[in-house]
Parts: sequence; structure tokens; C-alpha cells
Amino acid sequence: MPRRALDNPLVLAVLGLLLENPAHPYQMLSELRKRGENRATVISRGTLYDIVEALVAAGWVAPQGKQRTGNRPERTVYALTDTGREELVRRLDSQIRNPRREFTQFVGAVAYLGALGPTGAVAALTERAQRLSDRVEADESHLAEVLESGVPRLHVIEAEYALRLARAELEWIGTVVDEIRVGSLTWPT
Amino acid sequence: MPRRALDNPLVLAVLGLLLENPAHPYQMLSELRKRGENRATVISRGTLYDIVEALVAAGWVAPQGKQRTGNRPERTVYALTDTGREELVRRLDSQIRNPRREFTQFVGAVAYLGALGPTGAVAALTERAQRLSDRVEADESHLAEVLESGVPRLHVIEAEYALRLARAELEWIGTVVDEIRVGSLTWPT
DNA sequence: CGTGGCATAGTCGATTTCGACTGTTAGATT
DNA sequence: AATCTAACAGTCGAAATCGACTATGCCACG
Repeated sequence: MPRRALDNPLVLAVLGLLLENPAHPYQMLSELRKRGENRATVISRGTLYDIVEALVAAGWVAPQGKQRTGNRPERTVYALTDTGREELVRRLDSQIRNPRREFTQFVGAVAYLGALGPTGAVAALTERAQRLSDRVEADESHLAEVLESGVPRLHVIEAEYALRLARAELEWIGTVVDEIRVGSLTWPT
Repeated sequence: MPRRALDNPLVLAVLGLLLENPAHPYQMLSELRKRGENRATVISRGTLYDIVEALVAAGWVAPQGKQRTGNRPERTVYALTDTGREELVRRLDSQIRNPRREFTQFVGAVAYLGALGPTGAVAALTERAQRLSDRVEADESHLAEVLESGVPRLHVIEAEYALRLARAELEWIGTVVDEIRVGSLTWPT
């Protein structure tokens, strides 16, 4: 029993992917990269191999045999076991019911907004808002396309969620910037 | 020059704290715990000492001498250097302008909501909403108290932000749950 | 038809992070 | 007065994570 119990966020992502199809690590990575443009922390290759190994040790995932395409190195393909499926559901359930509190770099930085001074704060927040709104727009149209193409909404539900929060953040930034400009949010001396 | 460049989220928190007052590590920890009830990832003690050491090596922080209270072990007090102050501003600015994309456990789990089935999904989301709304209420009244007591709004700005996002999340969960119940969000077969 | 560049795959040593363990003091309880 | 407990403060070895390095196949281009 490992001391630190497989609590890397990648674990859920890997189990989730394997629920759909068996895959070899490198494949998982490209898949995650492709989808996840938006989601899941960017993960380094090495870590992924470590995680898969740990999942095998835990019995949640099992090697399904080796393939080779052309003369490429052997790729071991992994599939979800029954215990793995149970574990996936257990984690999903608990992480939705009571996700552990996580905060983004952005909140962490906003906490010390004061140190930038009113001018600096407005400048930085404005740029953030610009970038974020660009992304929101791109994601919105991308989402529309995907739905148009017949992908069930349930499969892109987390994109809807992310968009919702992004819009809330944009609004918040907007009001704060206004308040600084107008002088209703002031710097203590 | 360290290979991985002090990119732990704690770095910003420590620099930010030291901007206010010099402190010894254990003190920083309690302070962060106190404030941060809400913010900043929960940090283990050991990590904090590692970070402080790295900050000293980077020249952003310097030991200010040792104190002892009663017969307690010596506590080394650290203060921000000038370079440290610059670095803090640099990081703050860049992390607000363009924070690296991070996703919470919750989004990660929502992505695989399907695996819980309609009933399971509703149950899990409902519990999440309940917990979250309890917290929002508590945080709201706590925030009001703090402001009442004369703390400048700027110093609690990130709590306002967090509340805003939490409310957006609550609304989103509400609509999704309704949609599942009503049947406008369906499970593909 | 050689060669440069990119996608494919994975390994491994070094760094980072963690949390269990140690030890002290002040105050509460018996 | 002896004992228990909680807050204080830090250390250190083990585990987790990373990213530089390796190596091959495929395609385009001169």
C-alpha cells in the first residue's frame, strides 16, 4: 500500500479514458492533449508512465498485450479491470460531492493585487480579461461546432461548466476594473 | 540555477506574506492556515521549509536573525529582500495577466459525469450544491463581519472573487440537475 | 537518394514534495 | 506533584514528479 494513495489528478483522467477504450500510454497522452486543450493539468510524459505503473500495481488497470506497428518499439496496451471501473465510479462520485478545495494561480495572485498599485492592477486585469474573453469566444464556437456534428451534450458538459465560470470571472474583472477607475475601490495608505 | 524554477504556488504566498512582515516559517504556516481557510492549496509543513530554503538560495528572502521565546528551539526569522520584492511584483503581474490554466478536481470529475448514470449524477451534484451553498453562506457572513471591522476591501478582494465563482457554479449545477430531471439532458445509449 | 525535421515511444537520474517522527513548553486534569 | 494534552517547531528519508535524453520510422525537399 503506497503511502501517498494515487491522488494525482491524472489518475481520474486515465481511468476515464480507459473506460472508453484500452490504450497504450502514449496514446492516452495524445488523446488527453487533444481533448484537454481545455481541461486537465498539462502533464509530463514521464509522470504518465509512472501513474500507469501505479495503476497496474493497484490492480485497476491491466496490460492487454503488446502491439507493434511496423518496426516501432513495443507498445503495451492497458485496459480497465472491474475493480478499476468500481474505483473510477467511487472517485467520480466523491470528487463531485466533495471536491477538495483547490485554488487557481489567478486567485492566489489576486489576493495580493494591492502590491501592483491601482494602475498596475488595472493594466494586468485588463489584459487578463482580453485573453480570457478571446478564449471564451473561441471555445464557444468550438463547442457549437462539436454539438452540431452530433456529439451528445453530456460528453462536452464540462466545457459548458468551464465557459460558465469563465464568463463569471470576466464579469467580476469588469466590475473590479470599473471600481478602481471610478474610485470606489481604493488603495489603503 | 535550479532546473525547476520555484514554481510552487506557495512561493507567491510566502513572498506576499513577507511583504507585510518578516516571519519565521512556522508563523507563515499558521498565518496562511488562518487566512487561507479558503485560499491556497493546503500545504504540508515540510514543503514550506523546503520553499523557504529555495527562496533564500534565490536571494529573494534573507534570514534576519534568530529569536528564541522561553526555551523554545531557535526560530529563524526571514525578510523579503529588494530582489524578492521585485520578483513578487513580476510574478503577480504575470500570473494575473496570463495565469497558467489549471483545472479543479471538480471539472475533472464532471468530465466523466456520464459514468454515474442520471440518478447517480443528480445525487452527487445535489450534495455538492448543498455543501457549496453552505460554504458560500458562511463565507458571505464572515466577509461581511471582516469588512464591518474596518479591514479594507482590497485586502479581501480575492474572497469576493471566490464567492462570485462559487455562485456561478451553484447556478450551473442547479440548471444541470433540472435538465437531467426534466429530461432535456439525456444519457446516450 | 541523402538528410533534416517531426511524430512516435519510452527510460532514467535528479529534483521536489511529502508526511511521519522527534522533541519542547505551557496549561489543564487528576 | 505527576500525568496528559495541545500548540509549537523543525528534520529527514522515502515517494512522486519531472524533463532531458535516447531511438526509430516517416515524409518532404532539394
